Amino acid sequence: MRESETLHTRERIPDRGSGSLNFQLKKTPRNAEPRDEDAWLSSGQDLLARLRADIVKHTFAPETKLKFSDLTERYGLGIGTLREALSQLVSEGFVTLEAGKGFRVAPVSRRDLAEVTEHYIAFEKRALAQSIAAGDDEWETRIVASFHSLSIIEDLSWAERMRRHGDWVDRHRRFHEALVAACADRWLLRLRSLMFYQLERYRFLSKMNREKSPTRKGTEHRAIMEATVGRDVQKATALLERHVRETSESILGTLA
Amino acid sequence: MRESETLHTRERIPDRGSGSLNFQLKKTPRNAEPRDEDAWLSSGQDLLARLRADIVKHTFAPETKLKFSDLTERYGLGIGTLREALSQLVSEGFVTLEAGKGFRVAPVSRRDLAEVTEHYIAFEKRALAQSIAAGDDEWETRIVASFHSLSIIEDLSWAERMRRHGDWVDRHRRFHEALVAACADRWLLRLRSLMFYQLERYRFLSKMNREKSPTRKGTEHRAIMEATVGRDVQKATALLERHVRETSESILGTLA
DNA sequence: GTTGCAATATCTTTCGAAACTTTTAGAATA
DNA sequence: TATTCTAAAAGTTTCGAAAGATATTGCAAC
Repeated sequence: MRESETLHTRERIPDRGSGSLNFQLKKTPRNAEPRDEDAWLSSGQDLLARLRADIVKHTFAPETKLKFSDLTERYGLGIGTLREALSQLVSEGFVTLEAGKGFRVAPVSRRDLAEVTEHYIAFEKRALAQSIAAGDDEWETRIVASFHSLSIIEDLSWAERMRRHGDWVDRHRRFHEALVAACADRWLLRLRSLMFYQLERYRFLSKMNREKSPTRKGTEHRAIMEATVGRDVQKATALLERHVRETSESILGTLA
Repeated sequence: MRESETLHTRERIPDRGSGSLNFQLKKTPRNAEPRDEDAWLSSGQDLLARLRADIVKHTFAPETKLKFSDLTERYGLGIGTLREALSQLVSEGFVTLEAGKGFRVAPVSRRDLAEVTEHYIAFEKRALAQSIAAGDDEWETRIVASFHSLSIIEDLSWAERMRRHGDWVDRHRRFHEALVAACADRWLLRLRSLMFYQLERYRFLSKMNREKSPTRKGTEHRAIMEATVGRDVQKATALLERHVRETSESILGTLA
């Protein structure tokens, strides 16, 4: 018998204080029903989400070199798995790859923000219009629910809001997703989603540089919500456009 | 000295008759100038292109299971490298991934084609308009050149054209790329490119099912080219839209 | 000093095998 | 025959190490 005992034992580091301790759950515990549409994937799949979140949140600043030695330590996963996730982020535009030089966080720029903003507005307006035309009761209900969930945070004091900013980001995304959820155009939703995540990165950038906070956002979201469930396409899309464009313009100021 | 000689020799299978025999070129031979913008990447990067081409060309039919045992044999590359490329194709929408079940070629459908077509038309029209507004002499020249290169094939007899269909595909893509090359919106070009490749897959589908060939395509390309270099935005975009939409509609027929 | 070259160190890329899952096949039971 | 359980087979996912590049350092020559 060989004495190379620990050759490939595949043991996970118990945790790293990263918050989500979902390691060994593969998918569904073999009995639970197929879980609608979610299809929880392998550990490599939630790595993708974690990496993207860390780039969006500026845990890794733009143009930062993403070294495997650092990443394997941070996420407790192997090189191959890391490469796989980074490759997808290249396709999504969050990461760049240069031959033999490795991966870097994609740069940010005023021009890039301007482009992303306009595309996002165009996509979301169309998706919202289609959604309003096709949405049923369930769609309406989900919008009201996600708005309420979001407003709970937006009604808090500034300090509290900052503390729960991670929650705000999630609920903000869910609210906007709920608005367009009844749109039947799968590619439109996909493209919208792509631009949404790109914008989210810029939103974080502004959150970091902005001490003051005008916070008309809560009111704006309510107005969009009301126009949408009121099936007023013109008003809803116009409000949405102004909402997004004004946000981006305020970010443009901080990018200078 | 150990006698485990062939433990990891990384030897490539000389070829496989796949046409492009670019194996050992890493990048630039260490002296040649940095080669503008191309940035020739690792073997994993042209694998991505090869895989995408094989899906577009229906070498792998829609919904085909992509088994690693087959793929490693076909491309002569390791599992990790394959996974990396497939991951990117998931982001591009060419491949689907299900937990523990592996990769499959993404399905096709009339609905998907309709969506892709409309998005592609919208992107290319805008990119073309911007391109016409900003294009310089070099841009014009490249359009004329790529059109001529394309027309050489389109003027051939049907049998000849079928034989050189691979060339046609490349030249057709280059022609359309040349048209929009002067557009400054990087994201617009990126999104356009995404949709172009998706459409290309459907174009192959029709080429396979269509024995007859109306072949008004050559004339249409010439008209688009002339309107574009003539800086007639209205005419060029209108012709382009009709060109793309009619093609897609004829494909819709074969999809039944 | 600084320029050029070689040696070293650091990092990236690729690979195949081990661990793990799903599917298939077969046997046992009703 | 149909159904359920078990075992083997087939396939996927993850990992670390070897091979290959790039960046850094050290040293000499000018």
